[in-house]
Amino acid sequence: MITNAPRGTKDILPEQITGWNYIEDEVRKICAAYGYEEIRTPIFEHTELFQRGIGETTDVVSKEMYTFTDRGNRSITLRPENTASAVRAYLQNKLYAAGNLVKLFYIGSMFRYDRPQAGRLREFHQFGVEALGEKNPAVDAEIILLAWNFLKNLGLDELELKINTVGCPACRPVYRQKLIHYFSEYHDELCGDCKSRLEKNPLRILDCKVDADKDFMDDAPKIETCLCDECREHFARVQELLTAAGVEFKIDSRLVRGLDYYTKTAFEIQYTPLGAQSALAGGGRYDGLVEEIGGAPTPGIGFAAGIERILIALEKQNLIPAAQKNLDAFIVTAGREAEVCGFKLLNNLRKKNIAATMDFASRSMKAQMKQAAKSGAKFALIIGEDEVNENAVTVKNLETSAQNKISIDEVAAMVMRNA
RNA sequence: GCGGCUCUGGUGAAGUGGUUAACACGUCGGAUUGUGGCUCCGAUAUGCGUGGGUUCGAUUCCCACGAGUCGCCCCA
Repeated sequence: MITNAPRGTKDILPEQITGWNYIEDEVRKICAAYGYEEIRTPIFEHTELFQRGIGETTDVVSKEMYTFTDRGNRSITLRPENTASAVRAYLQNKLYAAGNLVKLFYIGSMFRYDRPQAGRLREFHQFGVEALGEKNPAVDAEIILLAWNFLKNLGLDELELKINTVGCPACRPVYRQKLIHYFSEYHDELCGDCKSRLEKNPLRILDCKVDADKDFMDDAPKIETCLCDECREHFARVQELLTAAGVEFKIDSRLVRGLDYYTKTAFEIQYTPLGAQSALAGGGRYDGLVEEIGGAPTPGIGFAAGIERILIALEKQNLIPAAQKNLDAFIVTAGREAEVCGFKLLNNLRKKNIAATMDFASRSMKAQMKQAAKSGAKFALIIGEDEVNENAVTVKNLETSAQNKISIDEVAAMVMRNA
């Protein structure tokens, strides 16, 4: 059926666009305040970028990418997220040359072949932020604060900030081994998914919902016990700074990110009323990613937020500003000559940036007046036979119903005075 | 990718194994011919997600597929 858009995609209709513009405006506002600059990267990249950056074994890469071979026999993938692209652009354009810390933000479509659900689409939109080139935990705190305040500024309640640390290449493997060792003892009690996660990514067992309530979960080794000094201090500092900024957070030792590039700080902001797809924003530090993609070792941190999900949350709380109709004038004509006259007037008004429109179906005057009323225009500018002969226009104020006839040359000035 | 539920016009929906598929909103037109928001009148689904099957006959029963939704998974 060609009248249906592909599964998992959605049109953004005129009546919905105010919400989108509202969010995008807020994004640009807060990013300006925090000193992040906008970047736009291609919608598609070499497949390898994501395989290397996100990790081959992740669900995103192994089963959710839109990958195809182009006519030049290249393997191309529609971006499933924007961090890898941003890092690629950072390297390719040598943005690091400008200074130590490069701060970027983006807004755009991402693509993931998932089963569609409320708050989960195949083409969806994210706003995200990346800070490249600084390992200081203050940047972690800044990024988390940006995400948090962004959502708070929108007026959202029931937000929950969760943070965790996932260690670094020095300490995570130790923790990993510990987990494998621990969970192996309970192998038979693990759910099917977790059995396979045991070898591949044992950290993910921690946030498994199926096994969440089983007894052995409570005694699973905590990452704190394995953290190296650097990671421990880093995490402590992030907490200190967040507390200083007056933001409440929960440490969730089961919070694990699904993308391989994360190190140290991981965080997520949830909006619980959303149900299964409750994560509004999530991100963390990725100190190994730049190197993985082929640059010099460079620390980085960022997050992404799902715009559709934010919109759902805003709708729930009735926080989307109402659309504004700002039509100044609706031209009503009677007769062929008047229509020409009206069209000419229409054009002149628009040249002066007056929002004006008229009926193009040559309908009855009554029908045109009805339309004028519905359009929300301030004035109906009526042109009939008499007006044509007198070079005049009858101006009717649609709110007060007052009307008077004035010269056609004075109409623009009159409308502008009252707009 | 797995499981549950749902699928009637522009919208909200009622309904039945068989002659015109209620009702409401919306839209369009009209109520003596140059004027709106109220009221009144009229029109508005050749069609009941798609494709098969059962049946003399299906929108109503069955199957498959599709889409939506909820949960799982994943994540934003």
